[in-house]
Amino acid sequence: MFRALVVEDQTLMRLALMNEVQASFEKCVVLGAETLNIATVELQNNHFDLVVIDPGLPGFDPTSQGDRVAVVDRIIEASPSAIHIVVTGSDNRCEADGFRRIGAAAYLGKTGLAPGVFSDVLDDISTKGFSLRLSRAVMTKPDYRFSVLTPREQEAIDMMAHRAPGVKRKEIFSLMADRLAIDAGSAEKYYKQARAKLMRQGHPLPQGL
Amino acid sequence: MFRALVVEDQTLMRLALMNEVQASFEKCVVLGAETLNIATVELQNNHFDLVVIDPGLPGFDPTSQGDRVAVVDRIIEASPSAIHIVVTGSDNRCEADGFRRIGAAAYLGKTGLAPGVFSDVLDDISTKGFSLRLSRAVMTKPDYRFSVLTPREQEAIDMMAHRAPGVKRKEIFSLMADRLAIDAGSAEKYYKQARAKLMRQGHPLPQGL
DNA sequence: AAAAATAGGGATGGCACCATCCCTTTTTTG
DNA sequence: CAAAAAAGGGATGGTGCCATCCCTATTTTT
Repeated sequence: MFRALVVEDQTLMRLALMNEVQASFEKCVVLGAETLNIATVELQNNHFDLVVIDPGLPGFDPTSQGDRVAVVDRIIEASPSAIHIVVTGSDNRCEADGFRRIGAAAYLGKTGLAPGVFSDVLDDISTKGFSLRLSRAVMTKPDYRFSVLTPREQEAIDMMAHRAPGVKRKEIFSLMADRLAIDAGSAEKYYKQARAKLMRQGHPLPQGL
Repeated sequence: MFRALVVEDQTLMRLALMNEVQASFEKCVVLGAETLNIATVELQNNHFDLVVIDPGLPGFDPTSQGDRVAVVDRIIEASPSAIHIVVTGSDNRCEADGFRRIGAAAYLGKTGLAPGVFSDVLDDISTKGFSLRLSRAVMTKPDYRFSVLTPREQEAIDMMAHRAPGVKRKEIFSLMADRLAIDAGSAEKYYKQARAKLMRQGHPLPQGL
């Protein structure tokens, strides 16, 4: 059974990261720790295959490079056999090198760390040994979220809204089919159903229909 | 139709906040913006009832108090009729006062901002006019997340694991029944089912069974 | 004009989860 | 001891979502 630990003080972020880890492993147990103390206790009593760490924890100075390194170093030494992934909001290449030197397998900026990226990061680690993803804002349009839509329908609208100019809808349906491992016809159906729902309720549709 | 906008650069946090907003309103549309530019465009073209803002956006100095205030101020002026909620990782009472003065209805630290808190914040706003929730680490035990459990079962395990010493399980079942608006017997059933699943797979159970 | 893409539906079975009610045995508590 | 709490399980119907296959107009492209 795959075991992972997420050390992050921001609750919503911690839960989101735990979700990402769960989504990357078929069957697993994921523990979430708000503080280094809680994490330390768990690391002493249990074995972990993966540890995700945000170095900006309560009780430490987030601007002090020494504090940040100390947190990660302490965790790595407490779980030498695990894969260690550092996640931070204030990321830079210099710090990434530092963490890599002390044994981290990945360094991720929180901006741009989207659902699904985690799996790619794990791929990077197993093929190249290290994964670096620095923050950068790339969105040009907002995300839309409609409470009337089912997850599948929402996804269909999302992908269609981000369609590059000139790309045919059919291509999006194929892409969606690939990503969700479903039939392209089904993807088309979800999109049409979603669109119909929004129209029926008089919603202003996102650009690109 | 209730319309909300979440301005936050960290993708997972933005999506989580959008979820929280959705959970607080029966039927709604929630937009997510990664940058102030995207947000500004939307604020110009649409009306919003609620705007959630993280002042630490790309392109601005997160340590500059002036930059942080400028971001929030610009958004408030662009949507004077909306409710404005400021969410930040580096929160302090002083900044909270500052944002309150320029018209924010709530100031929330990311640490301790858990699922469900958002609804309480909205209650605070409508009753007291302002809601202040500063960050503080309160967990003493880690959270457990098992991929084999359904959401309901996971919830049951969660609540039982955080049971205060001396509290009877029956009381937890009642509490769970209240929170999920279900029967106490059903809550008990979920807990037992979850427990059985974990035992069957040989999982080390969290403290408190 | 022919072909492809798009819009707009209807009907289907499967399945996971929700929620409830029922039952027995063992352990703990007053 | 008696009563309550807890452990452990079986059976049930409902519901929403997933996924598929089918159909017909209309529009756009080639």
